[in-house]
Amino acid sequence: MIIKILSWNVNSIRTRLEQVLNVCQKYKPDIICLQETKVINDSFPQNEFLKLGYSHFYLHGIPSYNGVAIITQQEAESFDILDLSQLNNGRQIGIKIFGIHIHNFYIPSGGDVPDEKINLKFKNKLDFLKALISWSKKITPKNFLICGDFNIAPFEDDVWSHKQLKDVVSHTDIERKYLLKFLEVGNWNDAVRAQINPPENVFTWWSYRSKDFKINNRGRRLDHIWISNDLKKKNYSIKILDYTRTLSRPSDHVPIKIKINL
DNA sequence: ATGGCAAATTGAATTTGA
Repeated sequence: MIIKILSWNVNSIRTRLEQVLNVCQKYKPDIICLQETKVINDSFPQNEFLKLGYSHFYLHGIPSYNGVAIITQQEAESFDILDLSQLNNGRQIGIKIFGIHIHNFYIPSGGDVPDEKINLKFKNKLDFLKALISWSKKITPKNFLICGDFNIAPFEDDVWSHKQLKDVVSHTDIERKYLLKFLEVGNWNDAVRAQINPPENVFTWWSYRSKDFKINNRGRRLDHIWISNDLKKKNYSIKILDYTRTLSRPSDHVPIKIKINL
C-alpha cells in the first residue's frame, strides 16, 4: 500500500485555505500535517476539506498563533497530544494510522537573541528540544514518522550562508547540536536530505522581508520529515513543493511531501 | 539586534514569527 503524507506550515489555515485545498487536489495526500493554523478547533474550516474527501480532523489549536492539525481521509486508530512539557501549546498532535505512528510538531521559533539567559523564547525552544530528546528515548521508533516545522536548519548547506547565519536563531551551534542529538537518540532518518541535496533546492522557508525571494534565494531548510529505520528500508520518494512560494499571498514556508510504499 | 513583511487581535497599534 502506498501512502502520501504532506507537511506544511501554512501561517494561518484560514488565510491559506484555497492554496491548501489546491495542493490537496493536485497531490492527493492521504494525510495532511499543518502547522501554524492560527485557529481554535471550533473555527477550523472543516467543511471545505470534507468536500475533498478529508473527513477526519485531529486538531490542537489555540487562539491567534501556533496550532497544529492532522487531516485524513481514513479514520485514525488513535490520536494523542503528548505531555512534552507545559510548552506543548498548540505545537504537537500525533496519530496512529495504517499501523504507522505520525507526529506533527511545531517547534518554537526561539525569538531574536540566541541566549537562553536573556531570552525566554530561546530557552523555551531548547527546553522543547530537550523534551523531544527524552521522548525519543522512551518510544520504540518502529513504524514511526515525525514531521513539521522544526525551526532549525541543521546542516551548513541548509541555509543560504552558513557564515552569515551561524549566530542567527534557527542555525546557531547549540540549536543544531540539540536537533542532531534528537535525530541521533531516536535513530531517526532525515528523509528529505537523504534524497534531496544541493545544488537542488533544499530550502523550505524564505523570509517575507525579501521583495523577491528568488533573486538572491536566501532560504533555509526549517521543515523536516524524519522516519524510523524500518520505514527507511521501504521505497519512498520526497518532494519539496517550492512552487507555492511563488503564489500570491503565500506562506513563508512551502510543503514537503513523502510517498512511501509500506 | 535590526530589517525589506505578514497575520491575528483589537479597533491604529501591538504581538508573533525566524
